Amino acid sequence: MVSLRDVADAAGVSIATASRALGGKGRVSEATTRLVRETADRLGYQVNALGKALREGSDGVVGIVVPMVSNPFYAALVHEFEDQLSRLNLKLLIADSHGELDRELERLEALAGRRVRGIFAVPAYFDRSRPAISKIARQLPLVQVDRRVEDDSALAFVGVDNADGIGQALRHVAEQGAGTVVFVGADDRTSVGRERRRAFETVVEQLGLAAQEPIIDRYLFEFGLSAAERLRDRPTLPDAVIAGDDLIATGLLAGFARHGVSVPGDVLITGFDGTILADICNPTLTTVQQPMATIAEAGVEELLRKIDDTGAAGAHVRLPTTLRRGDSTGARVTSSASHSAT
Amino acid sequence: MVSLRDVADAAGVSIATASRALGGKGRVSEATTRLVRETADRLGYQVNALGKALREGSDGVVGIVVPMVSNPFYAALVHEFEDQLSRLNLKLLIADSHGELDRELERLEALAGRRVRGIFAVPAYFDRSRPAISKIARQLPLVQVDRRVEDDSALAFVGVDNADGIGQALRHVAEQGAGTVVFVGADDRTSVGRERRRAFETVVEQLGLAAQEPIIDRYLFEFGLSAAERLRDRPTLPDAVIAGDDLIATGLLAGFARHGVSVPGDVLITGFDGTILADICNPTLTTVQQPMATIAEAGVEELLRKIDDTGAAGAHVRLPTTLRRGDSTGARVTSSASHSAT
DNA sequence: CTGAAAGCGCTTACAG
DNA sequence: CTGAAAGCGCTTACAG
Repeated sequence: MVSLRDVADAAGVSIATASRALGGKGRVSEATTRLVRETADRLGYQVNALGKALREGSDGVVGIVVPMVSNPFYAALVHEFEDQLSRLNLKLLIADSHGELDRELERLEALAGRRVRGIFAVPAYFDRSRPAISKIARQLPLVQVDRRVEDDSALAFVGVDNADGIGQALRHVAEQGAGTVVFVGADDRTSVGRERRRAFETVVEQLGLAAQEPIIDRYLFEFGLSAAERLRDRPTLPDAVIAGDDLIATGLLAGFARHGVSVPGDVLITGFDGTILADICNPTLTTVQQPMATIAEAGVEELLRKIDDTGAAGAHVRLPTTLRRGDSTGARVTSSASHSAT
Repeated sequence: MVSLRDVADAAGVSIATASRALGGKGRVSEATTRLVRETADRLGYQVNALGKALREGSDGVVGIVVPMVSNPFYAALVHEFEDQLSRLNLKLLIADSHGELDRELERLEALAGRRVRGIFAVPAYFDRSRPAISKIARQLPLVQVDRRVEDDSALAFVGVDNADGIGQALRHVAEQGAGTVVFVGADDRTSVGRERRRAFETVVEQLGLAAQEPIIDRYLFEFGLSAAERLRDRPTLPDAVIAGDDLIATGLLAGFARHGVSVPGDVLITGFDGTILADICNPTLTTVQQPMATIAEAGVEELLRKIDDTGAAGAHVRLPTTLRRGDSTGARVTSSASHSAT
């Protein structure tokens, strides 16, 4: 490929002048500038970002490590981050940890090794990810997103107020007349799993609701599907189920549909995240909406702050969620006549 | 950060020996190797990928430009690519063109500028993306994925046999008893839009089906929603609607549900892609399944071939689709008694 | 305004 | 087996 050397030679100037003319920095006569730029265009020159980065210490790349891009929530989040960063002329290097510890460490090190300007990370584990996250954070600017690790007061974090989100969902179903509720969510391996689960217990108590034994596993559609079955097999169905995320909620919806349990006729369901899935399922899903764009905005802002001032303390940003109403918590009348004749 | 220089100094060897010891290349005594490695570990040395890349001409990064990561199909595809590439120790730099021409060019140039080893691109336009794609393909290995540009015999391409996929969907609904069908898909701006639309016309003729006026726009859930309305307003509903992708299909499903049109009771629906959405909607969606993992595999293989042999001709790989049956084309009996009493 | 030179961090012939 | 040196492509003090 054509290098700066080629352009300089073709234009008959030094490589230093060529660099300055192209970069628009330093004093260069208008004539030379024009000449160099024309030559560069003619030769199809494109600056080698690698050389530039080596010289400058870093290129305009930022990394993000998510547990699973194919989860619609992370897909949407990555999309928003890409969008925010592109405005700052920054590129996004994306890595997928598959929610696995060793893969996560490997990805983080790869990113650090290429001296990205900073890293956004959604930790795979609340406890076991801590060493890796801390180690990398010591090397370069890092902001935790959505999930965090334990004892992270020194680390930056941007996410939502999960406790309040679960509270919104619970208060909503209570208003809809639910008295007995159940939590179907993820385990304690992630901060988000913990926070939502604990919040459920706390708020249930506050509101004086009755809670059935929770069903706990991972954030997967398939889990929701099987959870619906287990719920159906119980002596009595709860009035409402609060799902840990939209994937589980839509799984529950699909599972109930297969077994002739009507939603919201027989049971109400709420999700969490506010992904496109909530519109696609039938009935549409009432869900706790995360402000994806705002999360990305705040995340980028935090990272920029860390980049500017390496010693900056790690701020913890908790954004508010909003309840997005769907039909899954509609009036408790049967919508599908075939299941329970009115 | 600690550099190779630091490690060499601390170990009391030359930088060349340190490099060889760490890289495992060239003859180095076992003792020195151990010494250097221990020193590197102790100092927390991590090779600077930038310096290495500059020296070697490229680092292990491959780029991918998709129209929209948040589309579940592309999210899944990106996930598969990341997976395939990670086995080869390659990283994935992801860029989002938003389906816009200038953004696409900008992203492609950014990727080329940082001398990625190669690029996977899903062109935004069939015709207008051609100059950009061709230009970049002249600079480095490029493989078109899912969509292609016109006159691309010199460019590599990996995607599915869209014509056959639409054929599978049409034959299926015909078997289910559909006589009148309609296509609700995307416009001709993308190759995929063209191929699926044309195939629909061809196969309808072959099978002797009657086709209503198609409804054409973009691959969006919202479009499916509004298309359902337009369909309902027609004097007669078709027996089946063949959607251009899962997003449109689930939009149609949601739209019909809102207006009390029963699927598959009143009309059958098929999607295209085989995303997670097909399981999430209710009824579940019959869709033309794309072999995502195989596409990624074949794509990587093509790119590797191009990397090895720059002059290699651009192979066009068309993978087969399979019909994934859901309830949206189930027996044409009414599933929901409230809509049309049996 | 312009050029020669140094140096970012690394790897790999080239000598020894 | 090991080291000195060149060079990947670039930018930026430093002179002039």
